[in-house]
Amino acid sequence: MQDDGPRLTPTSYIVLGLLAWFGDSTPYRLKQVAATSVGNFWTLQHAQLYTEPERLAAAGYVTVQRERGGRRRKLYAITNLGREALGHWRAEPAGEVAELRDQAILKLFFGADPAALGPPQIEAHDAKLAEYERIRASLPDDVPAGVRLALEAGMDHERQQIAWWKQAMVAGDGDSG
Amino acid sequence: MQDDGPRLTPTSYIVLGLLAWFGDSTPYRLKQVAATSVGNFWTLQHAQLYTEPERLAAAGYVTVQRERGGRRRKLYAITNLGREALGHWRAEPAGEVAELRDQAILKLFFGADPAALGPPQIEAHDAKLAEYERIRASLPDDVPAGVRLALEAGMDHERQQIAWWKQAMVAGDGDSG
DNA sequence: CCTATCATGTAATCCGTTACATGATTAT
DNA sequence: ATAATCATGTAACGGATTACATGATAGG
Repeated sequence: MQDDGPRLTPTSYIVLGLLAWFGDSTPYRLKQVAATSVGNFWTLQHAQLYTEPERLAAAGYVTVQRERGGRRRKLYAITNLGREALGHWRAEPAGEVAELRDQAILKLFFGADPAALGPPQIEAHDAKLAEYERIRASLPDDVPAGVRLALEAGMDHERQQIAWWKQAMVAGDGDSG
Repeated sequence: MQDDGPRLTPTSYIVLGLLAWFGDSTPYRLKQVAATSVGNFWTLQHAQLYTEPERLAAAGYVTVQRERGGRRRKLYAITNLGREALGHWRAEPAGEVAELRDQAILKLFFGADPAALGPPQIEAHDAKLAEYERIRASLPDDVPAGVRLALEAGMDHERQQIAWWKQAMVAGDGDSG
């Protein structure tokens, strides 16, 4: 029954989840696997992948082991406590729904011109969608179902954004109807 | 050409935007107008509406004036510099597209069961959509176009989320075809 | 009058970002 | 060998969240 320490954030669960999934890892490896997986819809600063495991270690959710020779780099491993925490988080319903927090919408809200804002938005969402499509095409068959689902959620979202911006651009000028 | 001071964040522009729109305000008033407008898709902590104007004042984007009598509360007003900054921000295209950063998707990604996660998500998104619909019904005719657009962006997003989760729930168990 | 809630603000903490710094590997 | 890049980490800073605190107003 040790000190809870600071609370677990989404960042914490990403680290725990990656450690559970890919096994013991150094921060650099975490960075690599994050970049090609969860990083597609939830990016982390590389420094976080060094500091967050340290926080988790202090609270007993992971263990550290430092190499003796050479680079003396740190290898992190998830503990039973960590697995438990991950399991609980995964099983609980997500609290509130995520907010949009889209700066482009914020700009619109405060009077930006949709005809000016739209094209770069559409282009960016298109690019993101294309990237998702590439990833999906290269996904091995045995990839966990949730990974594929998350990817498809992203694709669906991008498609919706593209459609919405296209519609918003034309709705702004004519207003016929 | 004075000191730039700290950089302007979305929070800064929300404060500037509200001051430009609703005129000189106390933090509490900002809190109120934020809650019923931009707060629907970008919430702020109430403390931010006390500290952020202070930061902006230090950099010359707003001015403060303290009441002489009674509560001695602070009244903030946007300056020309502030209006200029707001105008530039509004005119520039938004940088990167906003990330999903949806904890529910994160849970899916790490193996949560969509059949368990789905219903509360759908319920929450339904509630949010209903709220948006109520707001839109009560919107005065002369409301700025961007406000209505932002609201509709939110509604469209909620509808997409609802549809996606419904589909994700059934796709998980049968997998027929 | 007392209590609850509204209004107003400051302080402490924590996390995320940015910047700095340096030890290994690889390429030329 | 030297330069460039990869790998690894720490430190400083700033902004957001949380907690604290108190003065006004309204309701009982």
